[in-house]
Amino acid sequence: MKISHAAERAGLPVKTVRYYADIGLVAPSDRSAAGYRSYDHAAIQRLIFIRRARAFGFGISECRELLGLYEDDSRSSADVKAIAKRRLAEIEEKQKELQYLHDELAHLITACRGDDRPACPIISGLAKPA
Amino acid sequence: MKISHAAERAGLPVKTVRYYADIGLVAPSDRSAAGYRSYDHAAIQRLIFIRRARAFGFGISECRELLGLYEDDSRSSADVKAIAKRRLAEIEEKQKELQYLHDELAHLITACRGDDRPACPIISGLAKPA
DNA sequence: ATAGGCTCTCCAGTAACTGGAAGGTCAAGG
DNA sequence: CCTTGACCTTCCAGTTACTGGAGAGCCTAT
Repeated sequence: MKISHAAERAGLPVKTVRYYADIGLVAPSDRSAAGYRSYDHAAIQRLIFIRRARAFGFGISECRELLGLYEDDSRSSADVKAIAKRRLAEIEEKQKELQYLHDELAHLITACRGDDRPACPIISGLAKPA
Repeated sequence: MKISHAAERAGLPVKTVRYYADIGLVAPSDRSAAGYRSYDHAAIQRLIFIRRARAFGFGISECRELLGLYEDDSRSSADVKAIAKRRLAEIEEKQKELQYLHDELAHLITACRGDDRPACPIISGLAKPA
């Protein structure tokens, strides 16, 4: 299967698939005589796996780690769980930050009359030292 | 005030202050004979403003826009409010995404026994096509 | 034969810095 | 006066995960 077909199956842009090949994340299963990348079923599975892991916010290096575990039939589920838990903790951290931001910004917006006068609590709120 | 002092006052790394000068976001108020950047009170206020705006997730170009409004004594608060509201909507969007991610990942983790056997719902969950 | 639609490689750019190298400046100490 | 060390300067490269484009090769159909 040529790259555009494989990319479509995996739900990824062609450029991205090529990029994954370049960085050695998912190598094509073969190359045609003309140098065209060729992807078999297993390679496409790997691409799908990566796409989903990326959607979960795993970075490329974490994907590499997970892909290794995915390919390794003798992996322990504990290894995977540890990585996933780390990620979950990061997500929760981000959620807290975002909540804080949301509340403070919403507060500023509420305090702002939004008319054509220059007085603006948002601006003065941002200018406060700490 | 020299750059390291100014950076400390503003709560930013020196490198970042220099970077902001390079991209024309916050210019130093002066240069010494030796070429050292010099920051006066107003310039430091601008740095603080930017730091806080960045912490709210405003991008550099939005910061530029806000800084323009900050400097403009005849701005309308409506302009600022519009930008802030846009940002708030983005934050809320991100919160939704993150919540979805969180739930799905948490679900996968709960389903995983986390022992030393290879069976792992996280891995198989990631390998699912769509 | 040529048109189109693929594919290839390589280069550059994105956002917002961060790190490092090579070198200039300045105040204090010996 | 010289040196040491802490600053400061510029410029270049790297980060993350791609994305866009140029220029060229390949393949199929009409």
